[in-house]
Amino acid sequence: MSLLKDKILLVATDLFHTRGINSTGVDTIVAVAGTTKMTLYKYFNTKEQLIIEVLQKSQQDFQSWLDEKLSSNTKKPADKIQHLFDYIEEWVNSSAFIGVGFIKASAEFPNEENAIHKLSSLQSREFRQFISKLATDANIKDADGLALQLSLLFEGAAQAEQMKRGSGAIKYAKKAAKILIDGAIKQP
Amino acid sequence: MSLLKDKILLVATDLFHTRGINSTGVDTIVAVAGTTKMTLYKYFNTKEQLIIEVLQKSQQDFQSWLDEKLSSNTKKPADKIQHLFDYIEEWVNSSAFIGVGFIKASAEFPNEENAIHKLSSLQSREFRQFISKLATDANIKDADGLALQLSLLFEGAAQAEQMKRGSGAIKYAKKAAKILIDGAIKQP
DNA sequence: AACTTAGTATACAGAACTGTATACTTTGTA
DNA sequence: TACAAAGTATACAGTTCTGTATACTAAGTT
Repeated sequence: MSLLKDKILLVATDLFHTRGINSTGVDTIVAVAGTTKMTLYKYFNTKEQLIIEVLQKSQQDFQSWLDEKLSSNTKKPADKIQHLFDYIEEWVNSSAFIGVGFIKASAEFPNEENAIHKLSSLQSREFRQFISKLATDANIKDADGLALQLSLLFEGAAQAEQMKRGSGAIKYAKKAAKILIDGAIKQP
Repeated sequence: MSLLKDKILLVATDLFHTRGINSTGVDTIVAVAGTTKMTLYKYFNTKEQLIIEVLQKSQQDFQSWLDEKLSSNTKKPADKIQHLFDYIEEWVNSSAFIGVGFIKASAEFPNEENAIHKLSSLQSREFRQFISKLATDANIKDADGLALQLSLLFEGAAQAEQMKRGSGAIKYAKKAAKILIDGAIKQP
């Protein structure tokens, strides 16, 4: 993979989050990335394709980071869900945090037939399934139900923290998650 | 207030939600509303002003509907927070539900200096304060904390339901809300 | 030395978008 | 009947946006 392609992806990710996707033109992206439109369109057929790759890379990076944290710091599978929001908090509070791509993308592309909307929807579903697996490993009965609840807290907190940094949203989301997880574990 | 102004506001609200704000041109709005740009710009100085009035009206309508439900169906102030998510569920499941304006607007206008972003941020804060008052009336100690948690569930569920209707998000948000409220009430 | 690959520079076609200017029509009112 | 208010019809100025065409440069490879 070319250095310039990576640079374009990096710059586009940042601009999409700070200015919005539809409000960011390819001219701005290439200017900030220090290249030209010809090069951008060599790597990405359309702006839509660029948006899709930005979303995929963002989610992959987050998921990889989270997997690594969970597998290296928490050995027992049943304990992993207990620490999920610790790592989410760490991620949200890090200076690198700029928001959750699929949340914003689904707001900017609400049409369900749109390829970007479909991808956002898929990523949201996949993340929920990931949490559900953690819940299943912890012997939680209604794993899907708890996963849905935790994903609501996650998405809500990410949105709130990005709307106003230091709002304390993630701290209270973590507390709520603990209550919900403890409650789900005590079920027969 | 003119009938046409109302019609424009109604059409714009719908189009903004179904196609996105930035993706909806004023030409489309006037075409669907059955009028002309001259009339639109007679009532709204700029497109930004139209967006702002759409957001204000949407939030006002929701808040009025909710106030009415709470005051007519639940007499004791201490019980109101118990039924909050019943009405939110009713609202989300109604055919009129098309999403929460300030969530989408803050995603499309992420710049904190932007007037639309500022309004979205204010509306989110005001709704949280409204929940906090219900929590205070119910003699809950950390009313602000609970209000923040419930608002995360609300915003997460509204987002999820609008991403995919019938996802069950609101049903599980309601269950989670009940657990959090009951837990908060039992605090000394 | 000839060739390929990656990238630059620049201009531009074509569409879409916001906002305005101008002239006309309809309708209620003094 | 004269006038004012509300709205229509239409054209267009000016900008911005995506995507492409053309010609050039630089560097490594065979």
